Amino acid sequence: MKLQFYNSVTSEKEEFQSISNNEVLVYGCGPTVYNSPHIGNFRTFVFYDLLNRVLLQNGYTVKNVINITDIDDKIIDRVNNEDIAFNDLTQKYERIFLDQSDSLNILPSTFNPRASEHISEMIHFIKSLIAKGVAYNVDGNIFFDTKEYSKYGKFVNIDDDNLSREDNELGKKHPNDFALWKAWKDSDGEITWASDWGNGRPAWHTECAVLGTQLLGESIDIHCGGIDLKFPHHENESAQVEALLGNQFANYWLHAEHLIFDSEKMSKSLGNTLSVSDLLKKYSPETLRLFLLSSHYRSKVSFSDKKLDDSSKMIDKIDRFINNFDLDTIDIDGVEYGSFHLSFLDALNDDLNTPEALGVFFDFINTINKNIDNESMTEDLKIQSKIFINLFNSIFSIINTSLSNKESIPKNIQHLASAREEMRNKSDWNEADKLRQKIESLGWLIEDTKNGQKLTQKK
RNA sequence: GGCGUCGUACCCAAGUGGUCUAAGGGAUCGGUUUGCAAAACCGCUAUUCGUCGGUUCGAAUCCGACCGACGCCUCCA
Repeated sequence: MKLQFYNSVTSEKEEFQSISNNEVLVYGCGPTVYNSPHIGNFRTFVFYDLLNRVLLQNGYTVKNVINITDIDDKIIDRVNNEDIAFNDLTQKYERIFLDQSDSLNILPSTFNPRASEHISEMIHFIKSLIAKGVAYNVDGNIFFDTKEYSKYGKFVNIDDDNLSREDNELGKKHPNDFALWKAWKDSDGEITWASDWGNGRPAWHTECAVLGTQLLGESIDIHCGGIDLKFPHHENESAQVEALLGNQFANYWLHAEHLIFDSEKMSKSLGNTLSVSDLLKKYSPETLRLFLLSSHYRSKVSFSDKKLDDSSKMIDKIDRFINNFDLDTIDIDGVEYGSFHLSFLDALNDDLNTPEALGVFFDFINTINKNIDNESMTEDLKIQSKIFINLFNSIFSIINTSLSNKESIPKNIQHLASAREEMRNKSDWNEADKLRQKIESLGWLIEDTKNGQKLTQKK
């Protein structure tokens, strides 16, 4: 199956056509660095990673941006009301974001630009919009004039009369007009930059518009973000770029649905968030990642501990399956994909259908386990298994390869195990069972297989 | 008020006109195997896809109404 994505602009699945033959340009809206990201934020970031990996799997190279929003009301609030410097605050949370991305096996982006380091480009961009006649100045605030841009409303049916906006502070001409530049006010303190219109700072929608066009170009392949950014953020972002440049900014707009907690979306403003760092105390990064990938990115997902436990069990099952093989000794050079592999890839190419792909992988595991069970494993099936394990992991990236470290069983456990083996040989089941209990109480599980005892560490 | 999404087994979750008497995971119960376990394997657990109508030779899938949940229109992944 050819690669296709659900495009939020058309609300339909569309076959993916890249602008250039091999390189795909992708922009994803990144975190606002004023506190720790929560698991809902990372649902979107893991979705970016999934997209990235599927593009790579399809033979593309990817140039991608995940920006760091370090100019924002909440950041300004914290800096002016707490004893912390701007750079210390933003770089602390930027670091946490990058570290957690890394621990969830998210591949690094090509660029992670900070908004604050591209102010002059933003000023230049706004000046161009004013010159073009689609932006206007009201007391040092610059607004985009939505009535001057006929295509405004690509993501929603806009009807000014039905807007429930209570305010039109600051003197905007039309309710939908939005800020490109915000004039300095007392509460901004020292966080301000000089511009042709006086001191102030760029507004959010302009930050992303400029970072995207500067680092990737005037026309990009894919733009993604959380569903809440669809309107107004992405509407406003693309309106600016398209009004100025006259071309389509992004060909595909992909939006990830929300993580739900207690029947509401998980969000910082609702205060119902679960931080990734807290969850990592209880669950492995692989478990979190699999949880996030085990439902489709466009469906709402309720958070629950039960689901994380289920994910953890899935990983155990996959690990046990992989333990059947000595992967290093299987040579897969020049071998082609079989039908299972192709079904797996088809599922992913069909708008990143990870649940279906996961189902194919488990189907495969089941098939191979049957062969192992009735002793009809062949070299060919081993090869297919290794290929699938590699393929699966290149997308899901949840297999902990350091697991099969057979040397790391502690000496005392090994002694207890061999003592148990002795008792079993003597058919002293009572004594053997006591030793098994002892081993378990020390954190190790013991299984009797055809090839003798097998020890695994409890999780 | 306007715009939109969703409702599949005990739980989670794919499928969106015929291969669906509905994938996969978890859970339960029964079986094979095992000294006993564990793992693995086999079998059972939705003739049914929120409800009611309609279109069609044929619908979980399309259309309509209704019920329920949620999102956006304001910062938000």
